[in-house]
Amino acid sequence: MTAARAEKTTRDCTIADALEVVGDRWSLLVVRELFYAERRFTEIARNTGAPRDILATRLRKLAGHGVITRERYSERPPRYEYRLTEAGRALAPVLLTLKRWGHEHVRKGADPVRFDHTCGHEFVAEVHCTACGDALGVGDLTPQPAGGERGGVSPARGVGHEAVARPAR
Amino acid sequence: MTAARAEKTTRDCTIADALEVVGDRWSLLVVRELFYAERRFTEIARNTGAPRDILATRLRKLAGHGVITRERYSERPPRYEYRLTEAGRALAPVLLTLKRWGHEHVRKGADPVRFDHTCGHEFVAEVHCTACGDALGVGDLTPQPAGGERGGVSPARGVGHEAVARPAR
DNA sequence: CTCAGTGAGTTGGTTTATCAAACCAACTGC
DNA sequence: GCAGTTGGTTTGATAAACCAACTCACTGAG
Repeated sequence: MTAARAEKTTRDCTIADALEVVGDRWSLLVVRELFYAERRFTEIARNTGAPRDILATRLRKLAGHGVITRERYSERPPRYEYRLTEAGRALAPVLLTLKRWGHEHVRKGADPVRFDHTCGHEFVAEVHCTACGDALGVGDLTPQPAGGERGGVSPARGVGHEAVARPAR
Repeated sequence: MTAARAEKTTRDCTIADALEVVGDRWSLLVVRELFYAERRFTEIARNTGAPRDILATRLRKLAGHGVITRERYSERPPRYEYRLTEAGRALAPVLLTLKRWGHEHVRKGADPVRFDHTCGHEFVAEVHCTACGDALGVGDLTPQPAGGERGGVSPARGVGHEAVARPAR
């Protein structure tokens, strides 16, 4: 069950690592509920729509990966409540980015849930470069082989047309 | 198959909408490959590790949702190549945010794939507020009921402890 | 021309996961 | 002391994932 991914030549990639943990149908919805400060099993089950047995499995998996904690608040009918860890809270940018994409490209109508930023306006997520602070634009990135080992993007081919990077224009 | 989600009282949410499209084990990896300008079935299968039949299914599903296009480049052995649409390209921020999380909270070692930004530094994704341009901090958000309809976060309880929002400190 | 090889899937059969509904065990209110 | 709630686990049925083998057309070597 430990999901031994890289068998032969799959791309070695931290996106795949992340998806190993939260890349199923329910996990990110569970994290969303914990963001809304829901802590109880039944509430999470209702709000996500996840079947109860699967939810139990996912909660244990997420706890195992350090995304949430299972704190026992009752002995001997062993009962737990769930909270985000630091790692779980760090998923906020992922959820907010996904929320924006879902709003703009899946649902076309009004977004039923909105957040207000401390600046007073509605919060809409935008990805910036940590180094220079600029917003990410189309073709602003060029992949680096990075290690010299395999796993990177082959520099000869690939990347350059409508991919992430746009070398010249 | 059309996944009639909201049966009773699940939270109405564009995150769930997004996950309906890309919330399975392989779809985001497929999109990642298309970002790397891979267009061929066999390459995508190899680099993601997805079984070929499932990959065929996913490619059709993603095309159906307008995330990718299937362009026929050969008649009569009908063969297609795949490209991202505008909506698919808009997933770049999601992938980059997920990549950062995977790097920082799942894998602890060096990231095998890196991107350089036009500013000259390695690109690390950071989520900002579109309105004011500031980077998102802990407790910067407060949920709004937004419609007046159901689906929002109940304002009385929830949200306020270690959730997204932090009303006071 | 034949024949091995490749690319892009499809098909068949098996394992695994998902799901809904029922069940359970302890507590809670009355 | 009994109906109701909470937080699950168990039970089968159904659907999906998975793997291996196969097809179909083409490509290049000999």
